[in-house]
Amino acid sequence: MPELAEVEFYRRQWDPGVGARVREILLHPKARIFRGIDTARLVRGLAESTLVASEARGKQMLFHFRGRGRGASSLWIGLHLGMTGALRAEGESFRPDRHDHLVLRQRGRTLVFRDPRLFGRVRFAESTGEQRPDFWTELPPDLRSRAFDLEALRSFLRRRGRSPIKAVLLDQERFPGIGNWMADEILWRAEIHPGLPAGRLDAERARRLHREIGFVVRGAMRHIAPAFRDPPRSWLFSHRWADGGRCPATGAALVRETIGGRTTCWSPGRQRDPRPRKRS
DNA sequence: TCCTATGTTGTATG
DNA sequence: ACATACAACATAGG
Repeated sequence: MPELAEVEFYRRQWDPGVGARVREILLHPKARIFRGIDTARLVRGLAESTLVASEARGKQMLFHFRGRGRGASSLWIGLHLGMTGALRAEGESFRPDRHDHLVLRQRGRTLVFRDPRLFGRVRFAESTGEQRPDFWTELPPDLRSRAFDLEALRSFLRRRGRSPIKAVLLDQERFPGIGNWMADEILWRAEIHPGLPAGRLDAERARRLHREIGFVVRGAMRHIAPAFRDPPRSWLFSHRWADGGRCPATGAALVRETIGGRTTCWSPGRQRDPRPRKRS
C-alpha cells in the first residue's frame, strides 16, 4: 500500500521504541526482504543497541541504532515496505506469525515489520559516527524541498519526453514517494491525461503539474501520516477503484486502463487525450 | 479458477 | 541510449 504519506505513518509507529534498548531480535533469515544482506551481521550489530532516531524520504525509511560501549558506533537499518509492508508496535508478549519477518523486542514493547508479499527490503550499514550510509545519502531530494522547483520538473519532463506522463511520475529517482494512487490524483487535479507524452506538456501544464504535486504531497501528509485517514471525498482517491466510480469534479464515469504498466484511472473530458486516436 | 492489488527489478525487444 | 512490454517475486481477497 505504501506511498510517501503511508510510509511516514508507518515510520512513526516505531516512535515509542526511540530511546529504548533492543533486547532480542527475531527474524526469518531466508525471507526475501533480506536479499543481499548478511543477517547474522545484522543481528550482531543490533544486539544491545538503542534505537535513537528515524527518518523517511519518499518510500524509504532509515532507523538509527547506537551500539553499546566503546565509541559511538552506529547501525543503520533501511526499510522499504514494498506493496504490503507495515510497521507497528506491539506489547511485550506479542507472538510473531509467519509474515512478521523482523521483530525487535524492547522492555515492555515489540517493534514489528510485517510483509506478507515480501516485496519490501531491509538494508543495513555500520558506521563509527553519525555518517549516514550511502544508500541513504544518494537518495534524490524530497519533493517538498527547494531543489524540486519548476525548472527541475521541466528538465525531468524533457528527459523522458516520449514516455507517458503517468510512467514518468512513478520514477522514484525523480519523484521519490509518488506511487500509483498519488500519480493518478496529481494528474486528475492538473487535468492532464495520463497517457500524454511528458514532452508534450506546455509551460502552463508544467506549472500546473508542479503545483498539484505540491498539493497532493502536502495533503497526503496531512491526512494520512498522522492517523491513516483517507483523503477527503473531494479527491479522486476514494472514487478511483469503486465500481461505477464517478469523477468528483464532473460526475462523469471514471475510466480505468493500463498505462505505464499500472492500472490508471482518469476522468475523461476533464483529462482529455490530445494524441491522435488509433482507428480500428 | 481467474483476476486484482498504493512496488521494484530483470530480460527481451524495438 | 531510449523506450516499451512482460515476467517474476509471494500472498490474500473478491
